Amino acid sequence: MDRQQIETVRRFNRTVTQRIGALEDGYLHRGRPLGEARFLFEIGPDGAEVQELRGRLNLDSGYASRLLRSLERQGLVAVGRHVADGRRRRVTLTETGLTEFSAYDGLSDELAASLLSSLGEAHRARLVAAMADVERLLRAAGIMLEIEPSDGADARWCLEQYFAELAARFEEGFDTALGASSDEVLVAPPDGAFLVARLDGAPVGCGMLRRDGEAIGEIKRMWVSPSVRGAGLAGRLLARLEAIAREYGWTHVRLDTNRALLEAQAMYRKAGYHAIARYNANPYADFWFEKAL
Amino acid sequence: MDRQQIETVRRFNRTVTQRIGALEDGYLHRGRPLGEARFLFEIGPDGAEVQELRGRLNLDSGYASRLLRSLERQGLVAVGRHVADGRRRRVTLTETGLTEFSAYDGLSDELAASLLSSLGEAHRARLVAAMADVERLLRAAGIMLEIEPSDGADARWCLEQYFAELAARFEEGFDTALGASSDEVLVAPPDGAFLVARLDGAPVGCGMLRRDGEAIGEIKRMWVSPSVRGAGLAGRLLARLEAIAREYGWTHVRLDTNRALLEAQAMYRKAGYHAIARYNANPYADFWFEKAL
DNA sequence: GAAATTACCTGACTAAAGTCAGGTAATGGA
DNA sequence: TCCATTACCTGACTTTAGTCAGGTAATTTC
Repeated sequence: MDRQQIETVRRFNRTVTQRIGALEDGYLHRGRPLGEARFLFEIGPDGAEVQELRGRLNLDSGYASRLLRSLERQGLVAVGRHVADGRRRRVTLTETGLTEFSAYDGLSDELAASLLSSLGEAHRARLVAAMADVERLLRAAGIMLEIEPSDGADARWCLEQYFAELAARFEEGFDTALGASSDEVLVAPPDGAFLVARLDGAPVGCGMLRRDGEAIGEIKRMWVSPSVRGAGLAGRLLARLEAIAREYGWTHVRLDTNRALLEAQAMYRKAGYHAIARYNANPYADFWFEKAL
Repeated sequence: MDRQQIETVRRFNRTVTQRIGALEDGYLHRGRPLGEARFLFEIGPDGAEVQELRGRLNLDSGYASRLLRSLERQGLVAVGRHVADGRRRRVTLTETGLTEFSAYDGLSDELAASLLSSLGEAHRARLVAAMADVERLLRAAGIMLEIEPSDGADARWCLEQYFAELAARFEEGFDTALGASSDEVLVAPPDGAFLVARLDGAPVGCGMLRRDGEAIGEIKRMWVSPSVRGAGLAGRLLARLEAIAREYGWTHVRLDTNRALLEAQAMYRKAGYHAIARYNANPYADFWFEKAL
């Protein structure tokens, strides 16, 4: 990695933690210890499960319990049973707790506004745009790809999203029975692989490779969640699937796509794919691409 | 302020503190309490004065002293007298301390690299560029402008930088005796004002307004430190000086500039100034501008 | 040259953050 | 049905962070 890039990132880290940290110290306490304040804020107006909060804030179970007890004593939260599982507990904010939450919410707004306040309009817009970029790409950088069974819960969830999107975008609609033949449902090494992309544990994309001839692979089911689009995840999935095909010793990968998926076509071309003749009977395919590995 | 902008800033704060914070926790401890680690890192290979460290890390003097003692016990730092002032103390890293510092330095690099590692080259470059933007503009947003005596230490320091830069940039060089007539040395309300721009207490720019006729002000000595250029500070200084002139009830402001200062000319035009005829005898002036308030 | 100020130090605190071992009740798999 | 696991709780800690009141020696101010 470039030395200059690393310097920039380090300067960024330094400046940002300094500036934002200083402001947060000034603002977000409201006389309460930081731990309690964060816990309260994290519960949010919709409530949350203790387990979830512990995970999000990375707390020891004893510590979390104590924080909860303290907030309860202050009359800010109410703890109830989980509907389905009697061991788990659901925390919700009381009336008072909601008021406190709103106060924190307002302070967060003020904090954000104060960061921008001294800049002129043009520079403010630039800062906000750059922040949006950083945020999006930083999230993207946290996405991990992993090979998983294609019938796992998250894999199936991704496929559902994928098919729903096809149905919405194809002019002709999309019928799973026609477009997703059952012989593809289970792919596994060494005849293919199903990749799931996760951000903080939650699936945000997928892609699949399956053998389609002696030394040829087919790439299918490439899907990227709208929440992380525009940050290169599709490219990463594609590159990883190609790498896997290469490991298997395959010489080519090919894929088909629908005319409605314009960005996808552009991406395939950019990744070195070229158009070939129809090689399958997929009724939804309008274009066919291939790449030598 | 725009609701959307505030949302973006809040999302940015959240994502950044989460991602970077999580990584820093993982990395930057080396088994040591965070306070000690930060203190050690802040001392740096060149050493530092205790006072300075206390200021930078915002520590209570007792606390700082204790941290210092602890690092000393661990054989990481040596504390010596200040050359000129026997009350102050200078801290330097020992051999061992330097090794530790390098370890932290290396970890910081790794941390930065790990942020980028999973992105492709193009997106990585975009992230780094956006980070540089955020960093620059966030620093700029922390700059405060204040009216100060034009013979104060920081004001004089700024002017020195300003004159040195003129000398370097003017084709014909710059002679303070010719270019900076002594009658301008002291400006104060209600006949003018000297603005100093500070970032974290350190001066990074200046600008001056002085009466030059019944209801006319002249703007002079606009200087912005190279460390904060490109973030709109000059525009802010100019706008503030105009606002002051308006408060005084003046109707016009004017200024002169040298042909070598191209960005300055562009900025004046953008701020609504138009060229007028020569109005003074400044031997270094090539253009004269005016703006009605 | 005395008095005030400054830079740092020490001891005695407190509050907050975090850890650990051992509980109880609910749940789920063999 | 029993036994392991899970989700949470409690009590008894330790560590870290931070504050405060008073010191001492060097320096500055009047």
